[in-house]
Amino acid sequence: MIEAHFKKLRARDEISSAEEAAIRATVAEEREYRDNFTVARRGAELSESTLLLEGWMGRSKILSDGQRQISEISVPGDFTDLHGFTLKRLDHDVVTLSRCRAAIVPHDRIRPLLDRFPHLARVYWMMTNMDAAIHREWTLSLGRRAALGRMAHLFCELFVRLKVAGLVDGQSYQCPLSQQELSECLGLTAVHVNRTLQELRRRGLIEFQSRRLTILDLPLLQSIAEFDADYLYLEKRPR
Amino acid sequence: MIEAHFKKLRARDEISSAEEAAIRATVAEEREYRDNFTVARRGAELSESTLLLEGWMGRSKILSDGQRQISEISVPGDFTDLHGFTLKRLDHDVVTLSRCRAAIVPHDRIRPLLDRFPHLARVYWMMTNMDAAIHREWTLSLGRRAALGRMAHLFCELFVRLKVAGLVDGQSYQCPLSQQELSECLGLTAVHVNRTLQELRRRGLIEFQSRRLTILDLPLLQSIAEFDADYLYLEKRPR
DNA sequence: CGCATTTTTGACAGCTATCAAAGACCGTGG
DNA sequence: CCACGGTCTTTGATAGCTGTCAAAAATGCG
Repeated sequence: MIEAHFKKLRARDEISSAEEAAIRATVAEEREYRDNFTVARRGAELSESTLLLEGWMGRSKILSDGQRQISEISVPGDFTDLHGFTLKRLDHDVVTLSRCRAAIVPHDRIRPLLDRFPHLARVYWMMTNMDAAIHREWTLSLGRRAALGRMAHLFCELFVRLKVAGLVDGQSYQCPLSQQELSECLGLTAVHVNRTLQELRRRGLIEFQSRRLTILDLPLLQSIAEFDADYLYLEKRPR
Repeated sequence: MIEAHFKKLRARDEISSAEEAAIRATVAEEREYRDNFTVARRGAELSESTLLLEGWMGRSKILSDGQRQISEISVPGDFTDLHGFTLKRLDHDVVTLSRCRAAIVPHDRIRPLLDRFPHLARVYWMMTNMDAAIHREWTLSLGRRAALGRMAHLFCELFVRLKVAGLVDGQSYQCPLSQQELSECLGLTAVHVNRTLQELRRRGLIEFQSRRLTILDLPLLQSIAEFDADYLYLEKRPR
């Protein structure tokens, strides 16, 4: 499923077959992780990056009273920690939100790759800047959207991102998040997530059962969320 | 005051004098802006970046009902929109939060600079990744910290960032934000910001008058905020 | 000195949190 | 194939943090 990665890149710029081959060659190994596993701990030194192939991961931080906030979700095709290449250590944990499979790319292979293909340096720089754009949209959600719109917005975002990765089936996609985990993304309690979910269902906007989310009325869901996909930069142009 | 920029860079890595000279040579002109001015509008094509020299700017988004959320504050020494170099257009507005002065750096000068100094490419990549790290911490604040801790955290962050830029005077710094603008950073209403500010004052943690913030008890303020500066990456090491 | 903006106050509403417990669901093992 | 234990979802009652609305007081700029 590393194809998801190239779909993601090629949604934003041309990637030559030489570049693709070089990227593929940076993968040192593949690893599998169980659900709810801490892949990288805040503060730890990083010498490799993790390209997610299957499953979902998240970036999370914890406060002293145990409250956890997830600041971004990674889906197949995403690097969960490419920012670690320049930061050297992370300011957050990386955790699995389902069982996962990932390709491991050592930093000492990324460096020569980017030297050889300066274009890829800009493309991957852009990918981390898109992460930041997603963070900004989450900031807007947490700061200004009420629970219903906030949840609707998250479902819209994931729909678009998964579609780019080729992981949307009709109007639905696998969403492995528990309501507890959803609440940690949305800055709510699990109880309130449950009630908000019911309200979205009651209005005929979504279905959500056995870890599969179905969007019944995308235009309405987007309108409630005030969702505009511009922050996902779905334009193919020279970077 | 472009020195603030080099102080910021040199807090994270060595910058040679050749690199410094090359960076200085990329500046095409300087501009001044009045308070509350929109420097760049969401969606607009960018062909230059803005290096803030004096004053504060912010990145903001607006919802249809007029609610505004500021997702990050830029202080002197920061590029407000370096991510525009790879993104080509922005997903947010850039607005002044005071009168400002800035150096304008055309993108067609950045490209050759980074080709000539690949090290600077990594350094500036890192700077945008630090922006993302700040976004993540704001996400944690908005999602999980109550008003008091959230505000305390913002004051701590700005204290550290301004200190790096050489703009802290003892225990105080110029903070041009109105309570309305503070509320737009913190995801609160202006009224509640006012009350929260009073509570911080009542506890003897800060003073805040005539646009100057004084921290009276930094350790306590940090502890209320659960502030840990690790996400600001104040370590000098090869990037 | 005077108007506009910003800060402050008070009363009240409401969204979301808290606490506790019942019901569903699910993978595991017999 | 069914029982079993744990996790996840759902529900109900109540609390409380933060929002809303309106107006007075203070501040600041021209």
